[in-house]
Amino acid sequence: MKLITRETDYAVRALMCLANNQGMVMPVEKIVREIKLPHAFARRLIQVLAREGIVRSVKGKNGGCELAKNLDKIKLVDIMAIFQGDVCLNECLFKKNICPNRSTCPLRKKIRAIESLVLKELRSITLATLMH
Amino acid sequence: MKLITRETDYAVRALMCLANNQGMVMPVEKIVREIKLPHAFARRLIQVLAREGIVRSVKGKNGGCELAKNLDKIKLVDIMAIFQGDVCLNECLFKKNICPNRSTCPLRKKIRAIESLVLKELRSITLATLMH
DNA sequence: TTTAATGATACTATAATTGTATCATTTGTC
DNA sequence: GACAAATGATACAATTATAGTATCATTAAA
Repeated sequence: MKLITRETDYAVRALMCLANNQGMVMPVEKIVREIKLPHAFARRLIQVLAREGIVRSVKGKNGGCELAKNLDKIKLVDIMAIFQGDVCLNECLFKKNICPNRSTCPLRKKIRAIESLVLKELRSITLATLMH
Repeated sequence: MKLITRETDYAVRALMCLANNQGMVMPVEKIVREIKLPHAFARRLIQVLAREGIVRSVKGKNGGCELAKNLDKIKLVDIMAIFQGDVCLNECLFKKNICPNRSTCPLRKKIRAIESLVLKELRSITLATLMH
């Protein structure tokens, strides 16, 4: 059971790497050298972050990317949303024809409560807190 | 992202069904009629619960199964462990060659803290609390 | 013009989850 | 004893999610 997937994990590490080099435009090539992860995978991942406005990218020679926002404006929960969809711990219960009494289901209520807790914690984590 | 899989979900519902009929030995056939889920899947699922000592099964005609323990002794977290393995929200970070500084990784630390929270909540949920 | 970068996107591989099927065994009942 | 109705064990198949690769187009500095 994973709260964050490897894609999110990698993305966060890449962002931390950029945070360590603020002011510089860093090519993916360099990021890959600093944090160990598959090159092609990193490429795609950074492209997504760029599309989502988390990083700003510069094309062409001497190009690369840099953080597009302040460290405290980049939330873990947003990165998770990009790569894993919304944090929703009880999605399976929403599928049709499974739960005959969805609105009153006690199991679902409990999971929901836990979900709220987790979300509250996740929302407090930003790149800034991760860089301490 | 799922905290509990459908298998766990089904299992819990089946157990709640048994809880509603305590004292009776219920065949899987009957459980399936009460809660909507695939018959063959239910069969296997109950077999696992029997093997794990959560339910007691009776073979032969008029056989079936019943809860093997008190409602407050059957914990959600144990059912999860049976079908999903231990609750561990940061397993992906433990894979080799991903994190160069595993012991100090701030992301992992945060996830760990959330994991503790979730575990604490999960441990408090038993069949008894689910039946209110 | 060349080179080093990103953009877009399609594809493959692997693993986990979900679901099915079959044959053997047990036990109550006629 | 034969039959019927149940579980036990277990192998298999289908589907979905995750992880990872590859390719071609575009951009911009040197």
